[in-house]
Amino acid sequence: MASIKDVAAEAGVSVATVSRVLNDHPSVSEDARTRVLAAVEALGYRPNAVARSLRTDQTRTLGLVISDVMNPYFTELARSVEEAARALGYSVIIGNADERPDLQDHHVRTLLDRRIDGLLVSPTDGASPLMLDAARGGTPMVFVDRWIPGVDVPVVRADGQAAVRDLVAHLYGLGHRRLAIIAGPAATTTGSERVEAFRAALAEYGLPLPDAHIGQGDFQAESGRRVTEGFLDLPEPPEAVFAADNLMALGALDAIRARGLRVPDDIALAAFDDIPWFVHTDPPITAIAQPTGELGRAAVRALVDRIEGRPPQSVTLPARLVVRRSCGESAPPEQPAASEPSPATNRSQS
Amino acid sequence: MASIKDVAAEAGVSVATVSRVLNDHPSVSEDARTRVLAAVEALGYRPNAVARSLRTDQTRTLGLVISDVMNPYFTELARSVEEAARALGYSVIIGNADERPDLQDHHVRTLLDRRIDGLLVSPTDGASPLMLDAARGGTPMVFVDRWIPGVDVPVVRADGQAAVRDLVAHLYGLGHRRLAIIAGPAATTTGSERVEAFRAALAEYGLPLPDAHIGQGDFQAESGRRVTEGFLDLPEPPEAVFAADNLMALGALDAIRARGLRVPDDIALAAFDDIPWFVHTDPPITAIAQPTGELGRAAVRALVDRIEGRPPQSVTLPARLVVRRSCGESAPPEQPAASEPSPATNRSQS
DNA sequence: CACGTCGATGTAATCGATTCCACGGCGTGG
DNA sequence: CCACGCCGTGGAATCGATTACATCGACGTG
Repeated sequence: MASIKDVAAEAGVSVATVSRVLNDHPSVSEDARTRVLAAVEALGYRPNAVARSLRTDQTRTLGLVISDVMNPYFTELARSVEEAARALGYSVIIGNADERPDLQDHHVRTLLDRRIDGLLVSPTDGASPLMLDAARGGTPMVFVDRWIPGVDVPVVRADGQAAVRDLVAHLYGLGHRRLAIIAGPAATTTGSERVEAFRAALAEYGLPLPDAHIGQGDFQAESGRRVTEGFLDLPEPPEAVFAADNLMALGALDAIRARGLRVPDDIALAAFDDIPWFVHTDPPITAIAQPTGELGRAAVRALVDRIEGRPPQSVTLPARLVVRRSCGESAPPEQPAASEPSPATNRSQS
Repeated sequence: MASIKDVAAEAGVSVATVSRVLNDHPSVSEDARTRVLAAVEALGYRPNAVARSLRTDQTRTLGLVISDVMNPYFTELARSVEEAARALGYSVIIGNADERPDLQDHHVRTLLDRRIDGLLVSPTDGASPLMLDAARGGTPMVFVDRWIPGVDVPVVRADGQAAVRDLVAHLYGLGHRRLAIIAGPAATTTGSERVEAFRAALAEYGLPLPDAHIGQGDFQAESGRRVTEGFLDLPEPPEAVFAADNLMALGALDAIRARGLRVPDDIALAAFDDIPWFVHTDPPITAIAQPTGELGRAAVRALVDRIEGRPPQSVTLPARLVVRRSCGESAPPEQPAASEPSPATNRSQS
């Protein structure tokens, strides 16, 4: 592959001049510029990003470590992150942690070794020593979706508190009183927050949340199935199940079907994270939708701000309830319910 | 960040010795080795992958350019590719082309600039000049899923011919005679192959495939909706619709529902590419499943073979029909139909 | 005892870019 | 007319590693 030296030789100038042309430095004669450009064209020359990075100490690359690529929520997040980064001239390298702390560490380490300019993380688990080092160690970093408490890193996330309250109101309105939740890992912020929001909302309605109605899942479909089976084995099974992510909702649906029960007639089901497929399940699933695209963009913005020396901002965007049919047929809606996804442009910053 | 020089100073040896320890070169004294290792530990030193790549001319990185990350089929492919690559000590950088040739070129160029060791591509469209250059230009390359005819690059893919024949037999057995297909872009191999396989299978049953029953889609949900609406507007709409990928099937389902029609009572639906969600749609969708994980692994194997100087092999794996309920209730099965996913271990190489 | 061999180590070249600095030529103002 | 400054340019240092080659001491052998 042609190097800058070959171009210099071909154009009859020094490598310094070639470099200047390539980085359009002002002081190059028009004549030299055209000769260099011609040589570049003739040789099909492309600058070696590796060499350039070594010299300039920047790779124009962002790392994104997410908990599970197969989860449509994260896929969409990854996509919007890449899009936003590309618009700013950055590439993105995605690391899939598969909800495994060891894999997460592997990817963080690999990305750091590659000297990425900044790191976007949705931590799978509590803080690993490596992650703490990275956070302190100068690598620009931003948490997205999930975060690690006590670490001084900006966070870009959605707040589901209000939406969870709306959901509980919705369930209550439909007559459901025994509500249960399939929680995510307590070590993740999203895992514990959603339970807390649910508990708080139930309290507002004077409803109990017995321990038997809190199932411990791990954000994967299989755990949703397992937990739901436990719920159904209860002497008095819950009337409604709220899954803390979309995959566990899927597992729950499996378990319910396997018993020959029907949603919502026999049991209601709702999920955190809305995804395109929820429209097509039987029945369509009521869910809490995060403004995923906006989250990705905000995260990139914050990270690039840090990288380029501007003060980064934590951002919290509201999630919202999308009512479908999995909790029961809403009686003739008294007020215009938020049935159709109106884009959530609302945004709060902290 | 600490460099090899710092380590050398700390350990009281030269950089050469440090490098030798790090790459466990035999001729290093036990004493030097322990001192270096201690220094590495003390400084938290990690070798700079950028510098290493520049010198060794290898990045231990594979590029993967896929047509659409949001398509669960490709997400799964990407995941299995990353897994297989990691097992062999390679990282993967994913580029999402979003079915746009310009974006595809952008990613190929970026990856090439980064001097990745090899490139896995599922080409969105016909051959761009850039792609041809890359294929000829020495960068090890393997096509996966889709390929570009006439380019001398190994191909790893699934053959759906037999499965499509099974599908047509299934539909025929259920009494469907007017069959239609939502095709993918003719410029992609998967787009045209699936239509041809379908046409051939219909011919075996003496069934026609009028032009009006071939809708032109683009592998995105929206096109599936549009094409299906066209089918339904026909004076004599088809009795069964076969979507050439999972997203278009989703769009088709939308369109059918929007007319107040029901699957499979009013119209049958089947799809190429099986995905977890198809179990949960209303009704569960009959689909042709590719051995995605195996494809990813085979692709990485082939690419790494090329990179490391072994002769790479093209691989073709069979797809298989997974019958669910979207084409109609199968009458009491005369012969044991392939209803339960038995892992396809069968593999043919060329 | 001298010499060849081998193992451990250091010096320095190298990868492909960027960039500081020096230099020559030319225009301009005093 | 001289000096100063600026512009365009090239030489060379530099980034952080790897590795060919040189060196040096110890040891074995004839």
